[in-house]
Amino acid sequence: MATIYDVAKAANVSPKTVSRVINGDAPVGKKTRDKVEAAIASLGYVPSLAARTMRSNRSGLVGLITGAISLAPDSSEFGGLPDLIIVQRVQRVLEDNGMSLLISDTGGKQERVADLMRTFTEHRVEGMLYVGDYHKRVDLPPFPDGTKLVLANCYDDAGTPCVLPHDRLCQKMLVEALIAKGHRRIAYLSLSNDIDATRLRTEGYRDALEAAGIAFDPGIVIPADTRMSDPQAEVQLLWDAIERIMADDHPPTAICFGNDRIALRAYGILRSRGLRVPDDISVAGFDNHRLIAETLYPQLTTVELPYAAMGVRAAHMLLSLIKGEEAPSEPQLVSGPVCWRDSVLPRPASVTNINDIASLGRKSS
Amino acid sequence: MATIYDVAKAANVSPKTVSRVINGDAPVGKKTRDKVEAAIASLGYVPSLAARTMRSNRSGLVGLITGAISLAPDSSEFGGLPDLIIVQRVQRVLEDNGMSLLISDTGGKQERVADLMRTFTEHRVEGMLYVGDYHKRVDLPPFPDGTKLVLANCYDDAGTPCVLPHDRLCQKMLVEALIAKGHRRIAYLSLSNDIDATRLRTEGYRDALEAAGIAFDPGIVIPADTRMSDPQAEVQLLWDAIERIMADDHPPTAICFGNDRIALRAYGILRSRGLRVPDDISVAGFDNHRLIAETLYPQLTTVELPYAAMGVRAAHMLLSLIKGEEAPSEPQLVSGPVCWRDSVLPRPASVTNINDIASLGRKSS
DNA sequence: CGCAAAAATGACACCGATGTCATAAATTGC
DNA sequence: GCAATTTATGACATCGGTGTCATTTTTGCG
Repeated sequence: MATIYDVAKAANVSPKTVSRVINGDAPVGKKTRDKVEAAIASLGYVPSLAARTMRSNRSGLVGLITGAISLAPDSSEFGGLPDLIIVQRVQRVLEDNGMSLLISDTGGKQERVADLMRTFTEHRVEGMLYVGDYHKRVDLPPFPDGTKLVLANCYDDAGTPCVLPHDRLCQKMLVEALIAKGHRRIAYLSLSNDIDATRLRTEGYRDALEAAGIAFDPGIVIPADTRMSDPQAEVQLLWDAIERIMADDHPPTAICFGNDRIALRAYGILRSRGLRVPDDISVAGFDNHRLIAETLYPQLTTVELPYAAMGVRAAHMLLSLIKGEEAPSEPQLVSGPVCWRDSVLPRPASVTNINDIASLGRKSS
Repeated sequence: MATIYDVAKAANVSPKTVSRVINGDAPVGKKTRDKVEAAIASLGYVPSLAARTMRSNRSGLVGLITGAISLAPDSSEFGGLPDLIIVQRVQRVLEDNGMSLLISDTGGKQERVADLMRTFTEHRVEGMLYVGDYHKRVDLPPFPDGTKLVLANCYDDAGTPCVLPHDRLCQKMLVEALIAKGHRRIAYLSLSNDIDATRLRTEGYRDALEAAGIAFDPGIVIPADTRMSDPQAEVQLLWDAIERIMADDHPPTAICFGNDRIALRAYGILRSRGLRVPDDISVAGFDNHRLIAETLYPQLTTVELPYAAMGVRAAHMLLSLIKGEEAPSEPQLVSGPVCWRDSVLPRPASVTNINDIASLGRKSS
């Protein structure tokens, strides 16, 4: 690979002059510049960032750690994909700012994080990002002061700067939208109770009810997802939950599901029970996982979990840190829009539960 | 950041001795080694790969370019996600071999590839990978001889080493599996006709029919996907295709869909037509996109598009190239297993089309 | 025309590792 | 007990750029 000395020799100038042509730090005479540029082109010279890094102490690198493809190392996995959207966005923003992105994966083994961070340090990255596969608390290994680190989709106890989805607000907006369409009896089949998102989203659900003066009924708020990977058990759990809320004295006219995947599963279950979506029951998801939401028939109304926006925000935060600016000490909450599609039907205010609909249906037929 | 000189001073030895302790090139006296290690630990010294790179001309970096999130730059996108599985696998393999991965995204703009490759060259990557977002031909910008490059999920006319999914074999295995369960009238609602995968998979479909002595009937082989992003139009197209094959004189007992996403959409459509899956009609997908296949109710029988395996294979090929070994001149075809789930029902040999089933149903009731 | 200021260029050291070679210290053999 | 090895350590140059400062050339202007 040609070096700056080769170019200098070919153009009959000093290496420093070549450097000046490349970086434009100081004026270079036109004839000289032409000679140098010709030499660069003919040798196919590309400067070495390693050498530049040594002098300038700026590597132009940022390291990113994900925990993505975690539990099933030997198969194509779906669990961690959303966080890859964050990765993509981070990459895009960094590239626009002239930085390159190194990525590493823990493969689900938290204890590897320290090694990965060390490798990044060897590469003298100017900053690091840690991306959680879902909204959660993480325990990072100790790292030296002055390490520029931003967490995305996760947070820690040490107050490391982080970007989080605004689960509470997202869920609130979604439920508000349902209420605005006339729904007043809205069930919530949530994710597992032991994750942060469930608590936050349930708060959002209650916020929306409260704002509309609707009483909260814990009887129609049920976790319908475990974090086990057994699809059979998941189906059973969801089936039972649906059974329970539909057997209620006042069955809901709409159901919010913990995420689009559960909503997808519910479509099949509801249909097997003879309930049409959205004619008999309205359905909403969470995530705006477009692969599901746009492909389902009918298309799924949901709220966007703002992975892309989080990626952008996290990248910008890190760039600020690198520039030496102060990081916000509070988690940065990012929310996404409600995505209105076809799985929710407006209800007249008089309809308060599914039995009313059924009777309406009988009258009109 | 501490340097090897700082460590040397702290331990009262020469920098070269520190280097020996770190790399174990040459024997170092026990007492000296202890001193050095203590100094390293207390200073938190981490060697600089940039400096090492300069001497050794080995950066320990590999660059990877994807075209992933291509068409919809401002929203969370689903199109390109599968190729991220390839990226993950590549990363894992490289890391196991002591290399770090730089990633870049074209953002769908093919013309940016040249820039990205240049940036990689500046970082003195030891090799590069280009990952296609689906099986397709690509046009790469010219790059210098000796560039170590492997294509994954795509190929070019220049014969650059590449790893491709064995679409033909995968589809053949899937259809063979259906035939083995007694299906003899199998429709194929494929992807768009203008992509390579469709041609190859159709060949696989015909291979399987031929091996079983079943005549190929072009009347039940219909493209049911465009590459437009309008979900409405996609639904319409699929609806029409299903309409057509079910109106056939001999409606199929099973349908293969071009991918799991289309199968997902078809579940809804089939149900709206009063057809139960799998009781009335068997369904198979393609991709083993587990998010869909395992979540659908009933779970979807499909064949795995071996993204993970392709990632592993591509990474190993690149490592061989870097070691100076010769690359295979033929595309490396990788196939995945049939994933048997609940969407296909065995048929007795006497049942040749859906009308027979319906009559059986009447007799037994 | 002559001199100061500006522009253009080069010499040299340095960033932080490691390869080469030399030298000092410890060990072995007779 | 002394030469011959072997082991342990250090001095120095080098990788490919760039910062600093010096030097040469050009330009501007009275």
